Amino acid sequence: MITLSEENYIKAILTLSLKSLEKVSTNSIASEIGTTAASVSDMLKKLLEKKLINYEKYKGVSLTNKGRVLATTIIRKHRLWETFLVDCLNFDWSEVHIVAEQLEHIQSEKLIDKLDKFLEHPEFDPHGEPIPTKEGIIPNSNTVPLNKLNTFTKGLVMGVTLDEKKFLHYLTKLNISIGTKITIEEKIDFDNSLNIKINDSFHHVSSNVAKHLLIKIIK
Amino acid sequence: MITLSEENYIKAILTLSLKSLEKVSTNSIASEIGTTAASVSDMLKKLLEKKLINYEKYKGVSLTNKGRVLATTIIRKHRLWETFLVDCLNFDWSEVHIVAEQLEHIQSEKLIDKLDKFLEHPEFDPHGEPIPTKEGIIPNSNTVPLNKLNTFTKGLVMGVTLDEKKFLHYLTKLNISIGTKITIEEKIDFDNSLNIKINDSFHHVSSNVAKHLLIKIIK
DNA sequence: CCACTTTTTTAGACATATCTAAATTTTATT
DNA sequence: AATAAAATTTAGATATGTCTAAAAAAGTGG
Repeated sequence: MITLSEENYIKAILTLSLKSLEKVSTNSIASEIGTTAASVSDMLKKLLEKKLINYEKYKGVSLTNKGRVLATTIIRKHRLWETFLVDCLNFDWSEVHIVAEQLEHIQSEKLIDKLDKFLEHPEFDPHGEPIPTKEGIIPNSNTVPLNKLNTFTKGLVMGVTLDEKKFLHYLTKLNISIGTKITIEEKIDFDNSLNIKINDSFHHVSSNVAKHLLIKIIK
Repeated sequence: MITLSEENYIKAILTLSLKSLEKVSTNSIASEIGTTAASVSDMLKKLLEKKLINYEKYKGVSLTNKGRVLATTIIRKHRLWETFLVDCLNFDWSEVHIVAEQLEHIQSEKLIDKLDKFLEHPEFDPHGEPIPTKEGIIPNSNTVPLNKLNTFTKGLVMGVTLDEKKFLHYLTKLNISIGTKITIEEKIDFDNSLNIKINDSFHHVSSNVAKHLLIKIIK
């Protein structure tokens, strides 16, 4: 049996693994989960025991295939539930995260298969993130973070990589949602902030906002 | 904060309270939940602390108003989720219980309000049981268990009071579902079993089956 | 009303998951 | 290479929820 807590750790390790090619550190897991390094160390032993991770003391962590499949399944569940909450129950995209964090732990393969079918096999969740397949593959969405774009490049917002209420509210205020057209007008070297055009009106955004917006370049 | 375990105890206490007017005993809770009397004793102290129950050592348990509202909320959630699983996801009524037992613990009032609306405010769950209101009232379904009916009385199956896979499968085999018409043909004194007519075909059922079928009498 | 049975509670353990503080290992710096 | 700094692990505590076995209270029948 895999506990709720173990699932959260495995999910965090996958999230961190996708951000870089290096092994995941104890501290990074602690800050991702919001706990202490000591607790992480304890848990890593259990996850090793269950063959969900590769782990050597002081040497960092990676997921085994078993762990990777489990983690993508949890992300699949999370994103399918978010889709259900927004598309069927008319939740706002900024409020679904906390509820989906609970729903992603419901244990029933049949439930997820049937939910997927009910939603007509969606490819992307309400934040534009791809929904992993039943087989554990995370489709590549072929996008670039806004802060990596060159001046005068145009693109469409395809997704966000931060699922936080304040952030999503701010985007709504800026009139940014999935599909919004954005042009880079100016890059400010000093703090890496950007002047951008959103649907013909001009705005200034920080680099911290830009790096969490996934853009598909258009000509 | 109320834990998952506490919710299960509170729910069990309501279920038992509805079966008789007496205070609920430690042993009955233990057998309802599938644990030991010792564990129940431990938990009762915590529930008392949280003012969810009235409890005096060796004297049995009843719910406070706070506890009763919590318990009916959980049952409301359970029955709404069962309705969703059967009506939207095409689950069989015999398999929804285990999944709903998990879903009933999801914490979000908004979620339940929206689910209720999405399902168009259903009054009964797939087993024919009434869905408690948001205010914590369990509507009376105005039915009688089959074993209390007199010979030659006719009625419609309005619900079942046992949510167990084997039982529900047996009912399906007998062609009994919500709305099925049943006539009492003969009551056998020896073991309180019954000969009944189900949609024009004759069957024999034990008293144990009969007592879990809720019937609305028709002329 | 007294012994016997049943029910309930307490005592003492154990497993999970967390924490702080201390110890250890790795890494970076001079 | 030695030492300082940072990262990681271990040790020891705490809280929850469970268990078995033993003690205590309540109920029951002669």
